[in-house]
Amino acid sequence: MARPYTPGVDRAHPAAGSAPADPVWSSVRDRLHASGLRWTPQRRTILDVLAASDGHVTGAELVERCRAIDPATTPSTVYRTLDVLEDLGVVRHHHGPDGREEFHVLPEAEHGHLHCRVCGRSWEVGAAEVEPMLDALRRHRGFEADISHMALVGRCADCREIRRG
Amino acid sequence: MARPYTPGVDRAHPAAGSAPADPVWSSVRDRLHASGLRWTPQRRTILDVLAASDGHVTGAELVERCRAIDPATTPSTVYRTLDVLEDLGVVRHHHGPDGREEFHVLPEAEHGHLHCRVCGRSWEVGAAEVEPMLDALRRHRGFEADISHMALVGRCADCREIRRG
DNA sequence: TTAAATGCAAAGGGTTTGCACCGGA
DNA sequence: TCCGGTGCAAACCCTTTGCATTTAA
Repeated sequence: MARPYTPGVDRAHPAAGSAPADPVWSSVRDRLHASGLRWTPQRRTILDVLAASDGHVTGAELVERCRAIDPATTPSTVYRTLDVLEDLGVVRHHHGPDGREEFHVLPEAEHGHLHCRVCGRSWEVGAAEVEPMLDALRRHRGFEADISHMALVGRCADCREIRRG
Repeated sequence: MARPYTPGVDRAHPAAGSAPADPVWSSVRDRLHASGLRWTPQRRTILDVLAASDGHVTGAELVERCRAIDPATTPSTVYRTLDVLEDLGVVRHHHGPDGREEFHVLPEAEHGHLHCRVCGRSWEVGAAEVEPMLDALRRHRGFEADISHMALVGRCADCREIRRG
């Protein structure tokens, strides 16, 4: 049952946005300041890593990758910063198939996730693709689902193919 | 950020099925035997609790509730049994909004879950309600999503109303 | 009889917390 | 200067594992 799993995403539609020229964090710094909070080297490291991770990392991984840049990084700082960033609306998290928190910087477009139970790969799903369902939930129940937190587990095309073959 | 949360479900359509007359576990016992596995008092307790929990409990809660019946219950037995039951297809788990495993006995009809981020309540969503989306995912990507593992987080009708008011 | 299941106790992994010190603004 | 952040270390919680013992079949 212990299924090997590492986050990371095969972007559904490759060149969706491409990296912005200006540093990801410049606006974040401003937002922090606007809230009376501070811009620190540690926070910069964390944001750099988040941005470089194609936006998908578990908390533990984030700690590890930050350590690669700054060996002095500590978990508490990372997790506390993630809390702050989430409050600011800069990042979001959902729970991977193994239940661990998985973070991503808020993308241009909101998206959910598909996780293949068999091969462990994952994909993004655009809002458009799930909008009909979200709409139905909204209409029938008044429930406003949060796409960014959505993670569907199942079997991907390849793995379904293999079992079939 | 630490959000108070206790699983438990407001069934969407109240009297959907009503409890079966025969003990939930009689067929399970047979299935265990059929696989060369054993029917034990502990397993019976666990199944009774699962069935009495409206089918939704975290692992930790299950342990606790089993202890109420049999104080000698140990976590290892509970978790190991859950693994077995999941392999047998008797129970399923998904991850609640806080990432903990949440188990339910496989219902007559597969269903997913809605969790309100604000009030913490949750609801079941029938397959029908999400079928259009699943269908779209299947067609566009070949991805077969597992409804039983689906848990959408968002804001329920009541809580949206409050914020609005 | 004998493999499966249990109980115990300890480890494990990710995440959180308390507290003294540090350092952006 | 001063409050927000950091680092450390320990605590926490849920879950898993190893191993000797029990027990269903």
